[in-house]
Amino acid sequence: MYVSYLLDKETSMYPGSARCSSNNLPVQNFVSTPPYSDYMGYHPVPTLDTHGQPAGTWGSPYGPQREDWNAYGPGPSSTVAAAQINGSSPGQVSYSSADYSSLHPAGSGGLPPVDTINTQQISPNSQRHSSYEWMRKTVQSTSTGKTRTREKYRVVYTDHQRLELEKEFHYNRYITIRRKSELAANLRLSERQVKIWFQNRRAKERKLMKKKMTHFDASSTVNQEPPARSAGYPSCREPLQEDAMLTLCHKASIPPATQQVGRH
DNA sequence: TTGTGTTTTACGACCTCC
DNA sequence: GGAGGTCGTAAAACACAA
Repeated sequence: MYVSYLLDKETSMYPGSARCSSNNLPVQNFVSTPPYSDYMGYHPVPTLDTHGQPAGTWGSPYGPQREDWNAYGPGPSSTVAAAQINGSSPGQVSYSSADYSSLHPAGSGGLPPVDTINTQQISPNSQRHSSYEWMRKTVQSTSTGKTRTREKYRVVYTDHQRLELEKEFHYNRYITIRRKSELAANLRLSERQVKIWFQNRRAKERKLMKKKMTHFDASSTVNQEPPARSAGYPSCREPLQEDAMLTLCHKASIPPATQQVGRH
């Protein structure tokens, strides 16, 4: 039910654009599409469901992941500038963010240059906008004087990233440190991004539940019981319903063999 | 096309726990 | 003190009606 939330939305959420193309492709195709296949052996699907296993990605070639956003510093970063020079889209910039480069320090791991990555990176927005003024200026917060640089504001996660995050969320609403690290590595996100995504996702869930309860209160009758928690969303540690996961994987064209076995 | 409402990332403030 | 939680919010991205 709720498990298929994202997927239910997807057809309406991503009409046209680059997003749909990935939806129609087997995940393997998606992930093996360059540059992913060249990214230090990044194979999201096979490695994503490593729950309950020793963390295969521990000590991975990703190296220590920087949790801060050091490259937020004022002024355009070299990656953004390169993206602009190369004419790549803002969505592509999302993967050349400070965070991405933090995972892949220049010259390490034999990675291709970021700017070449950008030109091929699958991105939700890769075909949408021709100019981004916000990329050219640092966003100034009016009241505090704090700044938000163009790199921080804001990437749009790909369908695949969101799907995998949703899958994890629907299994566990609170991610473990290990899983966070694995997901971050597999999805090319920072652990901070994964953490914040989960925070936002829980907030969203609470918001929806509140809305649901409000609606229930408005329409409640004498004999009606409030919607059971299980009727809405899985509890914090409640495993994802198997059929729901099957639906999710089916829609994402993930082979059953890669589906959930157990975790944590 | 444009105006508007909603959703999605990302942050800061503050709190709790270890 | 640091990590991670909620809460509130900013602003980009997006959907959609007019």
